[in-house]
Amino acid sequence: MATTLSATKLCKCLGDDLRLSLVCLMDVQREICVCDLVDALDAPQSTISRHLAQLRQCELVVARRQGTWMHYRLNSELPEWALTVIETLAEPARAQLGLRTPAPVCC
Amino acid sequence: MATTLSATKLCKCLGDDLRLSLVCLMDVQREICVCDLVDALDAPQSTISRHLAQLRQCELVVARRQGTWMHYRLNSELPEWALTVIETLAEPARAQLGLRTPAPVCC
DNA sequence: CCAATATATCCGTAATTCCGAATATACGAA
DNA sequence: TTCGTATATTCGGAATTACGGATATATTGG
Repeated sequence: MATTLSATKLCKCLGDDLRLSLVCLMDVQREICVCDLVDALDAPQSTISRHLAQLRQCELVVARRQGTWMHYRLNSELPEWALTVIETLAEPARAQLGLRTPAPVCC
Repeated sequence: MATTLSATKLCKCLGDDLRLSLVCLMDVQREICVCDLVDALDAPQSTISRHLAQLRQCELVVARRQGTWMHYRLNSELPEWALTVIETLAEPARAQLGLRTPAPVCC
């Protein structure tokens, strides 16, 4: 099921406001849990979770369970080029999406 | 109509095999005309043209008419980050899409 | 003006993607 | 086991996007 990451697939993942926001938030915070993501971007929990699943499936992102919480972070083992793209997009994306760096609220 | 380029929009443009191929081809050749694009990627002309229009609309690409031919090239006045993303993706994309550098056939 | 070539646009249809309420699952505490 | 919290998945419908044949437009040459 884990198909290897292609340039197209990476772009598809990042080509959605919500997913790009998720990725950006994980880029500042090294790790962030779903509840923080849910209230940083206001969107229903199921929507956030669905997009996280998609990011996981493309292996852009990895999850770590800690009790009831799930902590997400960027997959640091992505190919160089993918990390470069994410890093390059992070700043303009934050501006575009109006993301304030969220204080670590929960967990 | 020319809305400014956002990170999301860039990714949407590049998140399609055909459009990514077009961009890659323009990245090697500095300029390339539609007929070359049509026979490099085998897809119906209307499809190529439609995707080119989309790239133009996002200002990823600019066109120059020369008689009956249209020459396309990457818009070199894109924001730094956009050019960096394209540059970074070019190589893995060529591998993924199986693009052989095309000889300048026509025009 | 007419024909030929190159490219663009239209338009109906098919495919894909997105949404969010409802529901399911996983875990910790009591 | 049962409850409560955190997160994931399902599912049907809405919205967006892609396709490509047919057609329109633009340009050059005669």
